[in-house]
Amino acid sequence: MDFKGIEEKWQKRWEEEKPFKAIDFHPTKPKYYVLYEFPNISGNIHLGHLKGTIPADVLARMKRFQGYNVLFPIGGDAFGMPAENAAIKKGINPRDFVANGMKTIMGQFKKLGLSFDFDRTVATSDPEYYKWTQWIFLQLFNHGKAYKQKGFVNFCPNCQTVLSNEDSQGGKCDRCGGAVVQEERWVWFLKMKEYSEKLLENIDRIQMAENLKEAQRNWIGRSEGMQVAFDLFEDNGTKLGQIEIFTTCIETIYGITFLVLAPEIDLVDKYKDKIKNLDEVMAYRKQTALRSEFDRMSDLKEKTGCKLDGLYVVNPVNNTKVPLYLADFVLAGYGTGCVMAVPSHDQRDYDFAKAFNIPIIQVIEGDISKQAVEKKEYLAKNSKLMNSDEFSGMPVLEAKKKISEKVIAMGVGKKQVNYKMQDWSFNRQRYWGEPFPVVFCEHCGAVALDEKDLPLVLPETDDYRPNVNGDSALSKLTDWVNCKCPKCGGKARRETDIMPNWAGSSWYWLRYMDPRNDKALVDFEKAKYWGSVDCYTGGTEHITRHVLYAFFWQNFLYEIGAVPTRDPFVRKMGSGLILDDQGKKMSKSSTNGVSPLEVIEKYGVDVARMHVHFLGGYEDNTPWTYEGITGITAFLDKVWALKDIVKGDEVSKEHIFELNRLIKKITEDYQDFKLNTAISAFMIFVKTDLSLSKNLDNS
RNA sequence: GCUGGUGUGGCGGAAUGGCAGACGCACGGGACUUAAAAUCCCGAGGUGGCAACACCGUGUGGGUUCGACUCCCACCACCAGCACCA
Repeated sequence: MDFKGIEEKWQKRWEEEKPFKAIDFHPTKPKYYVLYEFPNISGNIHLGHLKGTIPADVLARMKRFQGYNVLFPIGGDAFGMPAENAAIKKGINPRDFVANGMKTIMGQFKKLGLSFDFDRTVATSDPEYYKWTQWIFLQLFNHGKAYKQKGFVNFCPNCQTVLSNEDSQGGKCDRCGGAVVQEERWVWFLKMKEYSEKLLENIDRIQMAENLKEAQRNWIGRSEGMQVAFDLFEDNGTKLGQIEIFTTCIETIYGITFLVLAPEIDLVDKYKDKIKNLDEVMAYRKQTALRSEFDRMSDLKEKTGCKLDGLYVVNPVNNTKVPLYLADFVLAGYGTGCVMAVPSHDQRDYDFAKAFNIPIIQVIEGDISKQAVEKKEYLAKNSKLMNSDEFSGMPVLEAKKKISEKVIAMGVGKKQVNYKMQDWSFNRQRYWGEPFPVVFCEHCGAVALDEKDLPLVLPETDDYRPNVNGDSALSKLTDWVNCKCPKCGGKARRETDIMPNWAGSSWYWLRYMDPRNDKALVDFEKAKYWGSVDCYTGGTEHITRHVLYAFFWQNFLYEIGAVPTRDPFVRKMGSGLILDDQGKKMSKSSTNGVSPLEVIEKYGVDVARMHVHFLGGYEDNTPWTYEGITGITAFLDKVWALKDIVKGDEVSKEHIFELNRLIKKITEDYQDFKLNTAISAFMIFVKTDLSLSKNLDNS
């Protein structure tokens, strides 16, 4: 079979006739929106794209046959490290790098026979696109959802940039894999935490694999408990104020023997003159700030800390004096940054109490001689309380409720929900990204640019390296940095950091609905017509972060009336990986790294497309192998041969029956992304069809 | 440690309460060929048997059911995500 001739013929026709063009406001056909996660513009396509794009393409093609007006767009995630690294290492202008990269990748996607509507292509680094990324930031700023604050943040010394929690999971830089340290810097934050409940609702509504949903819920980390205020005293008995703690185990409140505060807590600064061992305290603070998150994690069992001499609090339920400690196992960013320590029923507190010789009071039955009896155990057994005044002898489930009521009635506690997720740290000290549309004026402070001044174009330079002090390359361009305040006309400086790579990808599905609009990020009526993405496909690598950011921005845009829907996606499919012969993710550095282009060259694109998906299900990781590819080739040869065997007037009832059986099967399988069983159904059909045709010949 | 998932021939994998192993690869036998490749036909989970057939068989152990890869309980292994979150 002359697959090259066939591919050329059809790809040329698709180029000329544009049969995959999506029509805005189609008068008769219902809409269907299929989205493939746009590729990062770096080099060539890889097998992951072959695995990821094909089922989306198959679905888009089927929906067109079923009479839908299908939007199946593509673009490029073009800001970020690959272009910037090429600029720094090879002196290539990032604009040229991206322009070439877009051309290459789109050309290769065409070779894959993908039925994208290439007329709607966008790249996040085009000013016509990032004008609207900046516009969204402007809205966030003007609605009080963006703020700049000095704080301890994740910093990668290697990449010279601040990282969000999402980008530094496990204490490692998501970009370079190096250790991340805590550094105090000015950081832009987006108020994502505020959206926790809404994001949880988005997660409930979307159709997505359970493990992915669970990963997102864990990331948000909702936790119900109580916030309790403790009166704070100096050693001589003078009341100084209050300290609030957050706990999910109010039932253990009679077992408190100390309080632990995060080392960064501002209380230390406030009562400096009351703390007797200030030198020791400050030294401990310094020590923990220097330790990277990775170090903190590597010695989980080793508890370090430092007593705050000169201060104490009083337990409101039994009026006992409770000492205060600083320890780095308490995180400043979660809850109130202070915890009540009950060593008898929390293993961390237990370890800390042993290390610092603090007494342990047991308040729930069980054996605490070797380790704490934790909540999982005592709740399961509904053990009885002890040493807890009027609650002693009460089963813990009941006591939890009664003690909550008491604390609330005393006016020292309230119910509280906390989230692990923090606000999104939103600036990077790099060059190749969206400039912030904000200036800092000597009189007016942070001032947003006017909408009409967008886009704020990223200035040209040939020096892409960060500044020596860790500021971005933009900070070196003084002509650009120094400007006038749009409010008062006085002297002002531009923000020299850029937005993270995630910015451009947090709203791009909206732009495809109306990619050339220069009046709005998307026309409201068009957004209404295309609605939510019906099926969104792509890798699982960054899925937790990407989808949560997407939910956040779409919620915000919905609330300010910019888009008509709260949910960006109806359904999200996460593609599995193609593994190499070691069972590891296949990458360019793998010894046997295979390019889809060489498979296409040798076997033809249809064989390549089918083979990858005959290997296994869409969401499964599948090891790559050339073994079995001959079966697909042989099958397609048989299909090709059918054109000379089966003629129109030779179709029997049996043929029709088999055909309908096939259509039913593949319609279901395509919806479910089960291309392996769909291909198998085709094979069975062709085999049956051939033998039916032979019977016709014989009769 | 926590959460979610997975576990089926030599291999990739089908089957979600009803004949386990569809489909494909690799393998064995045959046809065509001087020969090979390609193609076509046949075979094939394991054990025993010339054979009909019998027994065993979906990570391990138990249970529910007329019937379990499938549902329930416990355990083991692997994969992924999170991880001192109070």
